[in-house]
Amino acid sequence: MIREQLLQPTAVELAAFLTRHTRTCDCLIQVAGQAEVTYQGRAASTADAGNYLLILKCDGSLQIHHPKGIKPMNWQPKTDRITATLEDGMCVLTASRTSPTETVRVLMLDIQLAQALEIQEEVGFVIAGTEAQMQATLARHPELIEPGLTVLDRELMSSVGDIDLYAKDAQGRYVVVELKRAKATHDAVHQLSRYVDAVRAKLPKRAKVRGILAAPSITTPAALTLEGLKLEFKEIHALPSAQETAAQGGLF
Amino acid sequence: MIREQLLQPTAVELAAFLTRHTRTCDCLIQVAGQAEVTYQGRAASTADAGNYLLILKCDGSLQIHHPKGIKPMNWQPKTDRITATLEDGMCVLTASRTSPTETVRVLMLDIQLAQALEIQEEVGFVIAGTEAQMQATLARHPELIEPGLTVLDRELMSSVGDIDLYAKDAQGRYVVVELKRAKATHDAVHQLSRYVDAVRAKLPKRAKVRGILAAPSITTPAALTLEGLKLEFKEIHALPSAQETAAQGGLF
DNA sequence: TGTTATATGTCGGGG
DNA sequence: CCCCGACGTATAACA
Repeated sequence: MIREQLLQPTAVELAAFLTRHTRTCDCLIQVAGQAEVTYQGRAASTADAGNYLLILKCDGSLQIHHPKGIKPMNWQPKTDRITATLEDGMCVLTASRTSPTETVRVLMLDIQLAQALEIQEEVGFVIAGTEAQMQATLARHPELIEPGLTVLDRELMSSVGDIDLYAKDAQGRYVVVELKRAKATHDAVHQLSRYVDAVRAKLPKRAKVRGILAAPSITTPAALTLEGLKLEFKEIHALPSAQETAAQGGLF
Repeated sequence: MIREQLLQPTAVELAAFLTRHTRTCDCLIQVAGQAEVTYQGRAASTADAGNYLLILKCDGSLQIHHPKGIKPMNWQPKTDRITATLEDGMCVLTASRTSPTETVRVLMLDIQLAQALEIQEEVGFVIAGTEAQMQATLARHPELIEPGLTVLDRELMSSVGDIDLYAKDAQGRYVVVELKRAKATHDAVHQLSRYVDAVRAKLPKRAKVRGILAAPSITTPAALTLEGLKLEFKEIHALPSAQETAAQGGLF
């Protein structure tokens, strides 16, 4: 699994290593050591010389990690062109892409480690509790939102965006449902509000349109705004707990 | 910089290595090899046995990378508790946190490499082109938005959210400015719209209130909605290009 | 701690 | 390619 490992490579060795592997592009490459990083594109940044960990994946994505946090200090998603060159006797890695136009430049000052790992195969990964699954479940079992509800459409395109669920209630009123897999905020309320407005505008004037925000919970300010707009909230969880599943007769 | 490195460690060696380093917590730890990963928390996921790269940072954050993309396949930001244990003769890494309650569990099947790197010091990092900087620049030079504009407030709190810039134009009309560092979408238009409404509601009825969306560009549908709402768009870039800076007399 | 807003967000889907 | 919205978004600021 370790294809190649260099300890304290010289600039020339490192450049050769990087060029070789970025060409074949069949390994995950890592470089650790002192470097200086600049970025120019959607924004512009510079990082002082320090110890960083670089990761260069097969798909051409680059990330440079500092000691804290999930997010890399600098990065570049799926780069068009990655080149390793020698400048003034030092190895420089440049990762550029167009659309948007941006470049990350890494000046390798004192590299301790460079390695190529065989991490290629994509492997099965499944996730439960996404909004898409919530939507599928509710489309099959709209009674979880409210008895008597009939789903007319999913992902209905309106002029202002896609409506998660479009339905009719027991009394024939149209219902716009906005789903959130996590706690609903102000944002979700306004999203729902503008969908409801769009639907009302399209329907005959006397048609009644309800708006329901379905989420596991809602922030207090958002709940107040929701109330003010005469919209409704319905508690729905993305991941049913064991007891909920039992109570619902195993609908999920 | 390489504090310690193990090649093809046994489960016992690996568990000891992880326990030792997670306790001292002064290194960035990497583990590469075949593993199985499950997550349970805000959602639930499982990843089949495959080759992955684990990174465990000093701050207790964990990320597990697959061969593609910037984002890790699984992760855990700033974990409360990380433990390495032996289960049925295999090393298992568990990273849990509360708030939200979630756990990542890594079953180490066939580990090729474990290493501890000294990447500790935080180092200088500066970035240009953030929205905050945009706001500061425009607050000092409101004429970049429009001649005769006077800024009354920054980050003004309204009932529906914070208004980026609140100003008065040459004719004494109030102006609500919404900033976006990147292309403005529908969302920004509606945000601006509801800010303008909130301001209008607070002012005497005959007071004129304008709304300006300041961004480097805007999507076509958003521009149409904006026009329909009688709101305005002003092209403002987060990162002034060299020529723009010259044209503006070096205001930035 | 809860809520809000930003991000070089990233990523995937649909027209 | 543009547009849109979800994401286990992460992360910092602020009440």
